[in-house]
Amino acid sequence: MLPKAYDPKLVEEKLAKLWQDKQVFKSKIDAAKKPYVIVIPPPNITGALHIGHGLNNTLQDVLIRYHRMKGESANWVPGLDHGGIATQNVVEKALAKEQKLTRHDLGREQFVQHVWQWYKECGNTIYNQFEKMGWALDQSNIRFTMDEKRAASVYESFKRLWDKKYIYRGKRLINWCVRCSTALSDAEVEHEQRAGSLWHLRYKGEDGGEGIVIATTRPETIFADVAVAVNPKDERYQNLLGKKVIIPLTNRAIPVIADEAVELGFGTGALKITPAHDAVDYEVGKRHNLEALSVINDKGKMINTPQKYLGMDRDLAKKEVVKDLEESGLLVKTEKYVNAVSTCYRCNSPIEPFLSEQWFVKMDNLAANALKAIEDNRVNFHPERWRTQTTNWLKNIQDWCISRQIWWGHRIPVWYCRHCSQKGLTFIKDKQGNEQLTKVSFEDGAKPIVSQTKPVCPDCGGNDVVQDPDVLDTWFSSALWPFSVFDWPAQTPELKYYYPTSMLVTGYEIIYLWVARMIMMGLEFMDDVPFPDVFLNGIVRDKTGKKMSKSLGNVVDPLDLIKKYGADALRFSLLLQAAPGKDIPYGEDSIVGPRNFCNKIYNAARFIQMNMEGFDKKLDLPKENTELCDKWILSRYNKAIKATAEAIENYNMAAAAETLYHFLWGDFCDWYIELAKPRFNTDGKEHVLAILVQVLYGTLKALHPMMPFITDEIAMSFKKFTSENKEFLIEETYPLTNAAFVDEAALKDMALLQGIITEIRTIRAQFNVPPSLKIKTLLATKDAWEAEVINKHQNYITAMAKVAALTLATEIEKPRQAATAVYGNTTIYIPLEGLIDFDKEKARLNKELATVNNGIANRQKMLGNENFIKNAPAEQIAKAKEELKQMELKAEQIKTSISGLD
RNA sequence: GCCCAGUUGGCGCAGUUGGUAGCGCGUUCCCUUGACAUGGGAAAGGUCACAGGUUCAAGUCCUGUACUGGGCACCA
Repeated sequence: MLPKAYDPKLVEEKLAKLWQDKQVFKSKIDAAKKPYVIVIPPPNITGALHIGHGLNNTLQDVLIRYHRMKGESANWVPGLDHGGIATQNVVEKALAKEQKLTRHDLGREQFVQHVWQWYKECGNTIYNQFEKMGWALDQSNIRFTMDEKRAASVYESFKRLWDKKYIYRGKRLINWCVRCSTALSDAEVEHEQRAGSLWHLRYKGEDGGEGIVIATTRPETIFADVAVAVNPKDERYQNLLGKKVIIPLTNRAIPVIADEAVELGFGTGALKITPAHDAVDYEVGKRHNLEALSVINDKGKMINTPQKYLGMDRDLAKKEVVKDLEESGLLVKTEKYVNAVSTCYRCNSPIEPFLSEQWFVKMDNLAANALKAIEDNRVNFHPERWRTQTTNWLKNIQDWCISRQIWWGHRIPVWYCRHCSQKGLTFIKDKQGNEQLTKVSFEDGAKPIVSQTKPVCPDCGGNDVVQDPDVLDTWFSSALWPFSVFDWPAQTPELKYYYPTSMLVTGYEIIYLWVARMIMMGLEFMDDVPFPDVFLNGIVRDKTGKKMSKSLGNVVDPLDLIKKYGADALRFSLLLQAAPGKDIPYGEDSIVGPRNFCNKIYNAARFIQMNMEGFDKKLDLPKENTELCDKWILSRYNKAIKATAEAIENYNMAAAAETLYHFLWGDFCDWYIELAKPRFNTDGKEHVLAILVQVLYGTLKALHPMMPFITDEIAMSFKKFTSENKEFLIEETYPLTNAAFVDEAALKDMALLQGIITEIRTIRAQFNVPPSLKIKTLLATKDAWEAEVINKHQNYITAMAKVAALTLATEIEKPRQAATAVYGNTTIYIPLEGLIDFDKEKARLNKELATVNNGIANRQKMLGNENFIKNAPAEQIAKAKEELKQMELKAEQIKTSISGLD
């Protein structure tokens, strides 16, 4: 005998292994089949996967398994991302904690080796999670953004962009993260409101006059000021234009200039211009041909300042400068102020606008092509609203800063001859005593040689060349992912067959970082969009709607949940909440219902098998069905399957999951199995078993993309009763719906019986009639159809409502001491001698009468409105008339019942 | 400042083309009936944020307001 409760642990472990061993997830090129391809958003190797990955990949898995069962050649391409800065940060942290070492202690080469080691461990953790989640990823064929073939893709794309002059090196004010010590692209910068101060500082006139008062949030940068700007229309300062003022705490004089960028109403109307440390100021500086002075270096330390502040951290310097300003009497006022701070998306520390030479990709042409593709509907977004978000971003795009001053990543494939580029190269000795190229300046004469491997200098023929120290933005390799996974630039059969992919499933938070760039690169290198559809999923938040984060301590670990509830339950809990485009508030209580659902399925299957002892032959679906509930369940089944498939194709996984949940639990278990029980003792046993088996099996198939483990496990034990010859459900065909099985009359008849049964149960509950007590019930109806249906299926009512004796007639005089209910045109009397409480019954009936009267008044009002008669569609009018008739009848019956109580 | 989304029973959410509302959890009551107490049966609970408008009819369409969340923007 099987255990009473379903235990997912053994089943899931067994199947996960079996699926991999038998390579059921392997995709084969098959010219006869339509390819269905999804490339996984490769998780960063920064640690174990979180619940957000759980959602994103489960959605993909549903689509992959569904399309595979639809007969397509489904290929879900697995892979991992090296995750540049994020990974380097994680590894550095671990290194510091475990060995008290910095990356500089190891040196570049050793550090990179160390990260490769980390990749092996972390990668295995992630692969293990892929398996535990039941994702149909072919583990034998995993890509990594840093492996050899992907490196070839990166080089090729760099080279082509370079040859087209799309890649260039330029000196710009870029986003610099002091903590990560690297440049970032605009897309990697986040903005948040932070409380700070606005300091009003007096810059005295060079002539000894009062000068001007400026307002700033960054007093530590005054030493880099090169001007004070005012709006040209500002009448207050006309007399100062062209004059010079002295920077406080120094004796350097700077001019007062006029520029439109200065807003009249803000602060004092005077703005200090610091081109090297502020983006607006940089533009103003360019317009006025001003020098850009730097006073903060790449480590966030002060440089080029008065002696006192040299080497200070920027935050300390701010405090010190404010203090000194106060003492000097030049601090006029300190205002509380909330300003927008740019922060690093990886470490959340404030971004420093920093003037430096970096590598960029020219974006105008790339973006224009992507924009056109999206506007031409060659790429579609689900939900649709992300389309305009993306096109707006593309329209306002800035060139992409692709160089990162970190060690982990694809090294920029550019080399310099130490001889010919001498002046542009800066070397320092690292801790190991090796000379390392740290800075490259094209302005100072460095000459690039683009090459994947160490080249010979084309100018002098020498081979004393060094590679650019920077690595590429991790998103650069990600942007190539939809074709690099098929080994582009090699023209592989896979590339031909699987590109463009069918669908991208990802979170909306990386549309700009990733999705838009894949579209650009796909168009550029493959001359086609990488995918026609983008399915954006929401963020999994905690139960109160907050973003999950380690520091808040509100993260839920998928592995914990799997251990406790099983992977199927975890998957289903996410899918049930995955309404299109919605964030998901997730707590442990989300998974309890799905876990119970697994148990319900398991027990339904167990029950059916208990009644199949002795059977070992195929039980095909009966062609002829005369029994109402058989016709009914087949109708419900076909409708449910159809609705599920439609929901999946509309990316509404919540609707798909809910449909099957209610069909299986409600229709199948609560009604059909219950009605089947008495039939096990009759000649109809084989017939009903066949329907039970076939409907259950079909539902398992439909459910398989969402809950792969339990469905496969149960299906295996039913296989011998079916004509299926495949070992696993994923290899079988998604259940076909057959409209011929949808019998509207059966649905209508069954609804009547269910309604009457529910009314009887309600009365039983109301008067606390114990289930063990079978009661007498009288039904009266003048409706010929109702009478016929009831008469024919009295056994449904007696079984489901625990009725002992059922009397049916066109008219029945209300028995004494009976409770009454009305369903349709049928009046239900239940004699409850000694059990009935007249006041309670009267109150109940009055309440019901009120509801019906309300409905009557409503319909009368509608039908009395001549505009309604004139404008409403005929079917609506007929519906209202019919409802009115029914309700009036019902009201009469209830009134009769009430008067009978007196 | 601009743009987008949301505001539906205690909580979390659905609601397709307009025909007066559903689900899960929770709550209350009854039930260990021979698949399942991770269960069965039943009940209570909502003027669909607010104000206008269109319409015979609005949770559903339009306008405005408020609040919440998100994105974008050079406000020092």
